[in-house]
Amino acid sequence: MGRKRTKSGKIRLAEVAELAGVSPITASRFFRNPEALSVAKRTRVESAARELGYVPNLAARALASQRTEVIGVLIPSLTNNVFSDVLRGIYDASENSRYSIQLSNTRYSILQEEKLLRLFLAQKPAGLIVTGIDQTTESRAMLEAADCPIVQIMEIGPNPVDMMIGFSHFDAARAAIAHLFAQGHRRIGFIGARMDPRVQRRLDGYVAAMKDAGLFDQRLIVTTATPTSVTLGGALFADLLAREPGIDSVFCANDDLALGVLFECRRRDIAVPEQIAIVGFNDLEFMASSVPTLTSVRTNRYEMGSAAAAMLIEAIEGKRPEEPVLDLGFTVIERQSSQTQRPAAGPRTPEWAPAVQNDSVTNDP
Amino acid sequence: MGRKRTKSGKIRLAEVAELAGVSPITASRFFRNPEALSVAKRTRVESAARELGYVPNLAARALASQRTEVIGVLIPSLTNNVFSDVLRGIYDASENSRYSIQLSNTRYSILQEEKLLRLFLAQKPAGLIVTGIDQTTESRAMLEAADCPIVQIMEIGPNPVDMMIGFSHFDAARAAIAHLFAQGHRRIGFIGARMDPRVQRRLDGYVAAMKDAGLFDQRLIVTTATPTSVTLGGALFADLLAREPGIDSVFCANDDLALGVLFECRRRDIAVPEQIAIVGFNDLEFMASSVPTLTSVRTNRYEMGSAAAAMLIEAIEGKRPEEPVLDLGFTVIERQSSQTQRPAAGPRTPEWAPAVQNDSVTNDP
DNA sequence: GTCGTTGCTGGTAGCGCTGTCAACGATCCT
DNA sequence: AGGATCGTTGACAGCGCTACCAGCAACGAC
Repeated sequence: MGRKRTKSGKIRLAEVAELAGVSPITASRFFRNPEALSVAKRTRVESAARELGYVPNLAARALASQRTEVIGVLIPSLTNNVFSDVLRGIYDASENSRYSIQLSNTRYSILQEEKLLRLFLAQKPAGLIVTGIDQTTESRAMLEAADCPIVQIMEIGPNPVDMMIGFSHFDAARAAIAHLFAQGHRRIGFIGARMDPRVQRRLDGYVAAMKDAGLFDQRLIVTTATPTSVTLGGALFADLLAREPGIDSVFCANDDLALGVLFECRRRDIAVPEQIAIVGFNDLEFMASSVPTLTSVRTNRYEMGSAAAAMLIEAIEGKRPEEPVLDLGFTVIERQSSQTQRPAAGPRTPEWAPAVQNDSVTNDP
Repeated sequence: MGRKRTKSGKIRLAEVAELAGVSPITASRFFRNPEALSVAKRTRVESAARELGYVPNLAARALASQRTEVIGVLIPSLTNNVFSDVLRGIYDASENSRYSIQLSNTRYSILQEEKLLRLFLAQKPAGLIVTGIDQTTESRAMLEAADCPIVQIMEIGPNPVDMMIGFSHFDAARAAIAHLFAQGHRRIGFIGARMDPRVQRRLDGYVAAMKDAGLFDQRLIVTTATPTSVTLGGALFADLLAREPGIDSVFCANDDLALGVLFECRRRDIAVPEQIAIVGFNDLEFMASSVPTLTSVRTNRYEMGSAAAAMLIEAIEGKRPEEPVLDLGFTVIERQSSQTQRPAAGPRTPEWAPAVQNDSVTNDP
């Protein structure tokens, strides 16, 4: 065919328009807003585009329209299983849209986040997904000034920049502790790693629950800034045990730590749950098949990602959600690692007096 | 200041050039190839850019230069831990370059891969990272016709499209089996999930090793197309055991399966390694802290990603590597789950006759 | 019959940057 | 001294697309 082309052999919009017998601008409209065309031209352009194998040039589109079709995503870690689930949700939900995902890793640094945010915003993204609610003042200002929709994910809190999807880590931790209370546990240890804001809020939830029960003891808490791992779980548990041999259970800020604790118990011949109960957080897949199976707090990570992307895309296209804050909740999945032998039969007094060494203000139940 | 700007208030290259007292093209060169400028102009442009807070418009650059600074990455899964490590390597290595990563998930479908490849190539990426060596004929043709560097990752094989970084899954599996042989095991089961090409080649390695030893038996192999999980490991092992109660060890095509097998052994009170030895694949973090610790084949996933990105960027910038194929190797990490009590003391005959039911050609050791 | 109004279409004029090529002076070599 | 070479700089002309606005026909209201 004698149709003229760029030297690179690429098919341009002009070629499609020519073949369809319309003006380039009409062809352009076909790709952006087909409803605006008459049915006749629509089908003509469509078949011309298919025949030529036309693929729009996104750079030209971005330049001419002064906006991109890129959704920026800022997450703190690529290693953490939690974020791979979230990411999968984001990618799945954006897959059949016109938007592409631009991912960046803040490595749990809010300064790095600020830097990346500046970079992203300069390219005028169509939308932004950021992790958490703890941005720097500067970041916060940039986000508020941004002229694109923004979703904060992973947790919910007051004053959303725009939209927000997550759950309360505080409440989730509290619920986990309530479950341990219900199972008769009193001397509950806490182990946490990395101590990013969300882990910190889980700790806060634990502290609140323990204080409410008059069982708070600072010495039950072992944390580190080190990134989490199964091995670390074992090590932290060893530390906790060395300091407080009298604990009857451990709440782990995530499942890797919980698995590490389970292995450490096995190593020391500590019976789970008879001597020590274990509760994790996130409910990763392996929690259901370990021996004993491990209790955990299920979080809706995939949904968090997919809902965030879906909501963002809707907002980009002008259909803002009724309610900008979406609480995806959590569920305490009770498994063997925290089930005492005695069947739960309503509230009852523990069979042994908790060895409370509590020097803080509490409201006894 | 009375400097003219776009309505959006954005600073353009022209403004920077004006302030620096040079032509726009000189300013442009400053950002792409500073060495080409005289020191005087270089510093003038630099300070002008800083003063105005200039950020280049990538869309305009892409349109004018007919190429992008995007590295396309095609991976088969976002869930698999293996790929999150590879991805981390890729992102880390590209972080301080001018290139940005565009990620897409093929979901282990080579047809989906082909579709995505077409999409990517249409945008003229600066480079491409694709997973594996099993592309469709069409994909292969597109890759070969692409005018950008390409790295195939995760495994090595004959006929690289361009560059290649990985290791031999076949050899790695073979080495794992050799280790089990050395520990006195003979009746070695294989369990595998998903059965993507790389898992298939691990199976091939297992088969070759078993045949070489005259120990091959089809009934020792249990596989499924289902995606891998810890739970699945337990289930597959249960199947294997039901069919072949006489096995003395299991080689798992990945670590999740191995962990599942370990838990299933615990559930059934099977002593590991005394009754059943377990070997996994990839050496994920938890393998070193389970009880017993789990033997695995360590693969250099992070390095695979970072080396691929680094090599690709070098190639984009014209510095092609001497050797286009890089074998990152593997290491069998011998841990408790496969160590027999008797210390390894050179080659020795097994203490019991292997129940070989072998109908294939073999070369006995 | 005139004047909107609506629905569709096209022309013009860039978006901000870089490829290409030419020009220039300075330096080097024969 | 003349020419060649190098390093540095700038003018010009788009890259492929879309915003903006104008035009046109068809229709209905008054």
